[in-house]
Amino acid sequence: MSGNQEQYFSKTLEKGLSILNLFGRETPSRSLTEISIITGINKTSTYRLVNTLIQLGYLRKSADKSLRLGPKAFSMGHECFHGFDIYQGIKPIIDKTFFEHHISIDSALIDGYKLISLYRREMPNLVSFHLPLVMDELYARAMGKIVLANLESDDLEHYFADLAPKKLTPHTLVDIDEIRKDIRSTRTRGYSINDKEYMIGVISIGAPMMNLQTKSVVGAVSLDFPSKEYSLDTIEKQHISLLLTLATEASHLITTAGIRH
Amino acid sequence: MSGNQEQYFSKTLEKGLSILNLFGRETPSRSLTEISIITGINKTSTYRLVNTLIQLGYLRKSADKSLRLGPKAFSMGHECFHGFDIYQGIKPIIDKTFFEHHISIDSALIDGYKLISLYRREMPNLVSFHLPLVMDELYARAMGKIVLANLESDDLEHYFADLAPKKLTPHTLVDIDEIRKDIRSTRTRGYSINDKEYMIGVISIGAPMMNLQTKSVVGAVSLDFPSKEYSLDTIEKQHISLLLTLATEASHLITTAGIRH
DNA sequence: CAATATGTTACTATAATAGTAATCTATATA
DNA sequence: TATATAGATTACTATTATAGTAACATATTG
Repeated sequence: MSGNQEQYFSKTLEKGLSILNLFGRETPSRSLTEISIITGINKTSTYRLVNTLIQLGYLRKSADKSLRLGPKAFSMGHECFHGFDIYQGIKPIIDKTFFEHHISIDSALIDGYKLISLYRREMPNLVSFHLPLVMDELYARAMGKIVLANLESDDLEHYFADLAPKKLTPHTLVDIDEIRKDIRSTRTRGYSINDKEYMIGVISIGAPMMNLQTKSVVGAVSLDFPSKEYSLDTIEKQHISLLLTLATEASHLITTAGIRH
Repeated sequence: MSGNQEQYFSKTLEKGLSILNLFGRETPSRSLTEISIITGINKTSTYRLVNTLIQLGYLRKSADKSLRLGPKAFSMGHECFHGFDIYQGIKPIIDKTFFEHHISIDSALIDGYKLISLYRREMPNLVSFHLPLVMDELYARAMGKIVLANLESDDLEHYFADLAPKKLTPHTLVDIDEIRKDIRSTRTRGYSINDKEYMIGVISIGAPMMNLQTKSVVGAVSLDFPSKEYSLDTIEKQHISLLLTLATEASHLITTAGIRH
């Protein structure tokens, strides 16, 4: 087995983490068999790994044997979240812009074909605009669109392969060809526009967070406006340069940190 | 190896997770050797596990080879935090009390000899009272005191064994005997008092979150008051029953969920 | 240019895991 | 009440992954 690259990769750890990753807000509870089937790990090994996670406090078992996250997962989650230096780094950048311009700002990182909310500041005029922390529906969001527009064509095709768009508002694009067209114009435009496509009262513009060395997109920032007070026209005239400045700052942070997709 | 209990425990997974747990807000960056020494895992195995975590995106390596948390750790942290059902369960309980009584409320879970902030609501009058999310200094906090008061005597001794109290305010107890005495009276009293011992302008009272079946303490809740507006006397006369009600509700939640320490 | 510290790779004995299959346990069904 | 079914747990080994030693490589420092 000499020169084997896989010698320095632990499959067991990979499996254990993949099990832990099956738990989250949308699926707080799972059964052993379920885990075994989803991960493709055979039942005994699944049992061993789950049992380990239970003993360490990452999972816990109810009376009916269903599994849930344990306190240790909660505290580790805490630390992994707040110990992530990009989060700590983008906070002051967004705070500064927020206090200077009084605009709602959002930022997110790519994880697979989802966006993970990184840090956000909201103006009170954007009432009840509580976005999910893990975002699907990239096609209907400013941050999602600009990410899609900057993806490698292979990745983009893979995204479209099993896409089933939902009509979230009357303005949501659900026709695949229309979405493709929108992505193309987003790419040439350099920033994305979400005109009430995700939520009725909200217009957003988005720009990419790029790793400037690898030229790959790793996330996005967006500015969000209440459509009652702002027209898309005004926004494009007055706020694009601010958006792009913010995106550039964030990209520098990302690049220095060496985050890649 | 028949009948071996340890057959269904994965040491590799334990080690991998212990490495991931070395990263957090206080120590965002570590070296390979450092990790190997702290965990007691030999260098090659550490290398293998770290390499695995890097490939999976949980860690990343800077140009100078120092290691930091990666985007995958951030997103998993997100999910582990928000997918924790106790967090989701205590939110409405605390929110309700907060809106009805207009008092700052905090809750936390035990992790080792630290408290992990679970959920909190703050009144604007408690300005700049931004508590840490992971709390040491149990001896100087209302939630810490009531947890200590409910610990098994072995655990409590273990806590005192390497305790080096810091004088955080002029009122902080730093003499071990005084702290022991305070813990004893807290135990008989049934709730804890923190009279400007952690922060100058803040008085808090705390009650335990208990697993009512195992009779073990798993966390605490506290009510926090600005000392300018409230005297300890008033607080004890008017808010203790609210505190205890809240703690009971939280304890039921914990017990139903089967959280144990 | 040594000297030192740290990270990476090669090699193999040993210990851990994977996988099969049997057994147990709870719940539903006849 | 017995029986069927699904899911969880345990027993048992062949196989394979990991631990550990030690050599090698690559900065970093004086």
